[in-house]
Amino acid sequence: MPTDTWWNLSDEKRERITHAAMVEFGNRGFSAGSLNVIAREAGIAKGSLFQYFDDKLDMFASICDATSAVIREATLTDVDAEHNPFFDTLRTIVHNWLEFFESHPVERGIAFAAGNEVDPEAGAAVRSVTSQRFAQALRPLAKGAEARGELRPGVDTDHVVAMVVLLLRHLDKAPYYPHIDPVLGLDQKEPGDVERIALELVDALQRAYGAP
Amino acid sequence: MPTDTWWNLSDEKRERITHAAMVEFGNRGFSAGSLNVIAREAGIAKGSLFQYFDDKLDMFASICDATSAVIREATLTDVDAEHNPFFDTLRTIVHNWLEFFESHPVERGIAFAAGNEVDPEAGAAVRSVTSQRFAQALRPLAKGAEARGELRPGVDTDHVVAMVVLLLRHLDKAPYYPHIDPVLGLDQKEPGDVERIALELVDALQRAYGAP
Amino acid sequence: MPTDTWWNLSDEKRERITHAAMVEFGNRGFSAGSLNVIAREAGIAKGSLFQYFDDKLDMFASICDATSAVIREATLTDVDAEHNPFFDTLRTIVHNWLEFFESHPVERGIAFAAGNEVDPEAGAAVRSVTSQRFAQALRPLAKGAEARGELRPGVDTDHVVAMVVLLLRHLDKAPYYPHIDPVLGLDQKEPGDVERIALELVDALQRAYGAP
Amino acid sequence: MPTDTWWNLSDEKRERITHAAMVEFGNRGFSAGSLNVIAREAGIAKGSLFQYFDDKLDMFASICDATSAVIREATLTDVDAEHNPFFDTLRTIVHNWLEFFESHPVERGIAFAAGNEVDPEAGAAVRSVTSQRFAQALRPLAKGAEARGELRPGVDTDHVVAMVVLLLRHLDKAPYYPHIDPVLGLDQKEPGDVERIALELVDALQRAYGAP
DNA sequence: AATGAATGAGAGTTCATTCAT
DNA sequence: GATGAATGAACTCTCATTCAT
Repeated sequence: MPTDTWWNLSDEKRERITHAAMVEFGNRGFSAGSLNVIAREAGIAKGSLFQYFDDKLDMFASICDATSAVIREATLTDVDAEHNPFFDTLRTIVHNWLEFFESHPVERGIAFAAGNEVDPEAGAAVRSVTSQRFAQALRPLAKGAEARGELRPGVDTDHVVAMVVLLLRHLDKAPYYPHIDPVLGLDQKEPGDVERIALELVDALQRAYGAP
Repeated sequence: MPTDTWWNLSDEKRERITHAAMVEFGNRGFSAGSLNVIAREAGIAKGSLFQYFDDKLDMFASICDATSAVIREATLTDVDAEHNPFFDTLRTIVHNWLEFFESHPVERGIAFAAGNEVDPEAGAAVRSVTSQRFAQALRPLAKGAEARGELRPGVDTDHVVAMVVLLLRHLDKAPYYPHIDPVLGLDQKEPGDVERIALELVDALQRAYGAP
Repeated sequence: MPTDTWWNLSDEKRERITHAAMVEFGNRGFSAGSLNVIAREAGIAKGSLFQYFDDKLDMFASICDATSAVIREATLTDVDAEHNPFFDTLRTIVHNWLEFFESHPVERGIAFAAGNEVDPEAGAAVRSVTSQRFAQALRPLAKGAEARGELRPGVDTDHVVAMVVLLLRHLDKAPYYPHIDPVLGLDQKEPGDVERIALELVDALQRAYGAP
Repeated sequence: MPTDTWWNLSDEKRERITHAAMVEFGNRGFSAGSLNVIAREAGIAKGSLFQYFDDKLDMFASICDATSAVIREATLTDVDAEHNPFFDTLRTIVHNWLEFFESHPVERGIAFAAGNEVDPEAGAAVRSVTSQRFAQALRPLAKGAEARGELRPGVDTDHVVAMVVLLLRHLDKAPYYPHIDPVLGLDQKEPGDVERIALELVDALQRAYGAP
């Protein structure tokens, strides 16, 4: 966890550091990401980083945590889930999700780095926070759908949520990194085509889990 | 590509080195994996590694390539796709897949490392080979299903394949690495439960894409 | 260029490192010179060298640059070129030159290493600075001689300077390294004899380029 | 010295190896030159090199020795020194010299590598042979000139030879490697201009040492 | 609170040389 | 005589972290 000193920094400085860290970790991942580079790009002394964070992993985890909060805020709130059918809400979320990552390359990098970190300790530390966050936001939506009879009887809502998370995770990576998706080739498609395909996948989810 | 020297090695030595590399890369990924460790564990001189591979990436890519070939062989062949309904074949594949990774922890690590490498060059190099391999094996199956009228009319077979790949990729990671799947919690389930859940997900795919 | 850190070091430390580097590069040249040795001899950690210089070449170039400045200062200034005939000034310079290198074995090594580096990049980087320095110092002297009518009419002053540079370069190597000069055998002569011969060569230059 | 095995090789093979070595040493010098590269380029096994030469230095020295013999043959013979005035012979030699190095880039590289090697052992070993060779070829010419009364009385013929060697050594480097000659800028001149300048320098030598 | 110099372990890679085949 | 696999030391360079100022 960041130190008190971190939170006492001016907003400008904190954001400068955060941005430098996001870019570096986003480009090179946790293991290969360099604190030297982050300090240089942020224009602060290398030693200062250790005034703000316990160590490199603490820094990475904090950055990922904050970023995933931003992502959830931008994509999963304001969907008015209570007054819309579940699968329509899902379409809105997918739309938001694609739009957000299309216009936020830095966050895109962090999402990639956090989701793909191989180092066991770092990967677990990061994912324990970020993945939970999306699951927790989506679960009530599925529960609501079930309560409103929008789901096929007997379906486990967790399955629905799991598939949605799987789909979203795919959609923030596949269009931007080569060879992630060798079948649909999302990395060579225009944003509009990506969205069309994504919505068709939601259609499929609806056929699979929606009430007949 | 490995050198001639590599292929001239005795089988025993080549497998010793391969195993050491798979363990190290599987545990720590490409970027953090150490050639020092590999050489030490394999019981050879560090310099010898460079008699076999051009560089670290060449080594990693070769290992991943060979491993993915093994995986495909073990899971996607002998499914007798022509004489069985597509979604039944799919169930067989999922079964094979889970069984293979349950009993092959080393290959499991490499699959994880290959799929999750963050370094752009390394990630692309590895995935361009491994991902294609599974996609190419699955595509004809979906085409056959379409030809036999087992798919819902109008469905794009590529979508089916993409979802299957997504599902398989999930199933070789989620049961073994924490926090990959925060919804279903596959990492805390017995193999039998994992298979049951996985097969239910195939059911869902069938509802989504199978002929009504 | 050296970093700020380099210039912030204490004089003692900076000179300790500089000396170690001069000795090592002087003895073994740039390519074969070892940063390990330099760090060890200077009594600092290997990694610290990279706090001071971008890389090995930067270190070598900086050392050579500084050394050539010292050499020029010690040999080409205070010759009162304006109040003395050009070829007398030349004799003074040759005298200074021989005296300097006779009493500065470390600088002698660097001059040798800088002038003889074979690596294209390193050689060019170093010589582009050091050679220019002496040429620029000598050119005005020749121009002055021409203006005062001390040169043979029609002589290109650049030719004079070129021959002087050639001669000086020879005089800082030939007496100290075997087989450089197989004709005059300067490496087996006493300093006094070397100077006598060198001054005779200046006499020859005067016959060649001086006013009749 | 090369082994008997070396001389028993077929001419074709021996020349293939020699050429590969000349290119490599010429491009990267002795220290940085790689036997790996030489063996690969020559198309022979790395270990075979040690059947032909004691070690790397022996190989380098042998190559340089042979090359300097070729150079002498091409430039210093057939000048008919006995029937021509000395300084005219010198002009012929300079012409041959420039022509040879202009048309023999590989030999040019070796001449550079041999003349500039910094490693004390290697440099001495190489230069002890090559430099002597030119000096010995030139000395009788100067002696003849002296005997014929073409030299200024009292001139030490060794001085003349030394200056000629100095000049020739300059002329095989300066036009091809940057920053060797910062005054005349020979590396940016056309061959014709280089020759013109070189002959003017011979004129100067004649004024300096020729009979009045 | 901020600095930035210092560290030493470790990284990947290259190398000349040896020697059993 | 030729091979080419094996070696281990050496290379330059990067790194996260510490700590005195």
